[in-house]
Parts: sequence; C-alpha cells; structure tokens
Amino acid sequence: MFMSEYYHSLDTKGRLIIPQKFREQLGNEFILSRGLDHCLYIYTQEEWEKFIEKLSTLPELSNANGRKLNRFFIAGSIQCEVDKQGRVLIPASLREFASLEKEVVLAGVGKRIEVWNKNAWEDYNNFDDVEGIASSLEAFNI
Amino acid sequence: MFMSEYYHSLDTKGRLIIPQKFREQLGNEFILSRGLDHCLYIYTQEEWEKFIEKLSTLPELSNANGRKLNRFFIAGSIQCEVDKQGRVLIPASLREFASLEKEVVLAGVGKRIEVWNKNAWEDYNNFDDVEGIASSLEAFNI
DNA sequence: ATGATAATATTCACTCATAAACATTTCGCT
DNA sequence: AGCGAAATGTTTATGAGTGAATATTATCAT
Repeated sequence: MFMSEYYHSLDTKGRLIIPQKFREQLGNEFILSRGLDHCLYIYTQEEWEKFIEKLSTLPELSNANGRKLNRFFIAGSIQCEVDKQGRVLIPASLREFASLEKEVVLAGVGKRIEVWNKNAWEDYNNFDDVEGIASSLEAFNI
Repeated sequence: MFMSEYYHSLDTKGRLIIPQKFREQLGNEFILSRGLDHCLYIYTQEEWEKFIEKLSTLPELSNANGRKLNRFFIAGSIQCEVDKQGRVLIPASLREFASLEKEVVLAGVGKRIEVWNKNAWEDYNNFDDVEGIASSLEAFNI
C-alpha cells in the first residue's frame, strides 16, 4: 500500500519527480486522474481498473450523478510513463485542475497516491482540528 | 505491552535512538505515524494492520470525513527500520508535526509508543488534576 | 567504590535522490 | 520551408539520508 507524504516541486515545464519509494511500487506506467477535493490521483494500472469497475456499477443511463462521476474520472485521466530521471509531465489541464504551480505534496493514501498543491494540502490538513478527528473516529467506531 | 517513559535526543539529521527495552518488543520494523495531541505514534506492524483494517471500512467516495481520516493516518505514517545502531530517521514532515527538535520523550502507552517534544510532554502531563479527570469518566463505570 | 559492559550521544564522510539549468527534438502553424 | 512553442532529453549541483567511527553516559557485577 502507498503511505507517507513527500514534498516535491515541479520544474518549469510542469514535470514532477515521483518519489523513489513510490516508483518502486508503481512501476513505470500508471494512471493519473482528477481526484476528489481538488487533488490528482495516481493509480496503478491494476487498481485503476478496479476503481473503474466500481464506477461502472453506478446507474449511468438513469442517473445524472452517475454520468457526471464517470465523466469526471474517466475523461479526466491519462496514462503516464516516468522518464529515465523518474519524472512525469503533468498535462496543463490537470495542473490547472489541482492548482499545481511549483510546490506540491505527494501523499500515499492506501491504494492511490494523491498530488496536492502544497498550500492546499496544508490548509486541508489543519490538524489543530484534533477533536474533529477524534470524534470522527468515534463516529466510525474505531 | 509498552510502558515507561524515556528521555532521548535527536541527532542533527533528525534520527532517534529507540530505547533498548522498546526495541526488544518492537523488532526491527514498525510503523511511525501522526497521532492525536500532536505527538507521533509507534505501532508494531501487527497493531497497525488492525488499525488499517478498520480504517479501510470507511466510505471514501461518498464521505468527506472518511477521506480525511485516511489522509491523516495513512499519508501521515511511514514504515521504519532501525539501523544497526538502533536508530530511525524521523522524516521532516513528522518532526514538524510533533515539533520535535532535540529533546524528546518516548512514552509506552499500552499498544503503542508515543514520541513527544519534551516540553510539550511536560506541559501536557501536569498530573495535578488527575483526580478531576478520573471523576469525569464516571459514566464508563471503571 | 572500581572496573567492565552496554546503551546512548555525537561527529564525520560519502552516496544518491532531488532540483535546477541547459540542450535538443518534435510538432503545429503561417 | 521556417518559426515558435511544447515536449523530451542531458548535465551538473545541492543537500537529505545513510553508514561507520568515536565519545560519552548509564548500568551492573564484583
């Protein structure tokens, strides 16, 4: 599983170095897609297919939200290959979607990796909200 | 179970010597993660997996809190291996999260070990009011 | 107490991942 | 064809991470 967070930076061409630790698990090819909360998701080929499988169980024909989610994830995804230096080019449209400029965070979250604008990540993870977290744990019975 | 507290120090690279007593129980590999109250948690591999098991039952696609908890704990954790001298490197992001600089306290708390900034630990642990706290837990009938 | 041993702390040196700068190629457009 | 922009590739620097060596402190047995 993917875990830990890494602070990296985009070069002037919008390329991102994938942390060594992640590359070992990912291999050279993976899927980059739009993610929830305005970050990007990175999936292995395999996990991506599982994810799409689940998405496809949503009622598309009858349900507008189902269609919307499918478009969000599937149209917003791209197959990537890391170059010899361990970098990938993040397309401009995805960079814009996630407000990536220079400083980014790569966060391992189980089956996927997430790419965040550094400031957005730090705002989101305002962990002074400890009680909130603790009470969530309680609510979920953990 | 883990118990007792130890006062140790980080070296200039942010490495921490795990007390011998803890190492005997922990083994060479364990998980270091963000914890509540701005300290770090150390779990055995085994305990960690139990915890992840629970976390993984949370709905992610449909629930914002589920995502938040996963991000907090999984992105905030790392698999560690102690080196031949009994040390582990604490990544900069976790050091910052727990305000670890030089003097730290390692505290055994049952199933986990906690790592605290020494001053934070001493402030938090003024036990003047333990009796008051204990009485607030009356409802649990312990 | 005293010395022997183990545990912790500190320092130094080196490697390799990341960052940054620069060069080349590809491709669309006029 | 010739130009410019984007994509791809190469090279060099920097510094975090790692390992080894040494110094200091604590622990224990005699």
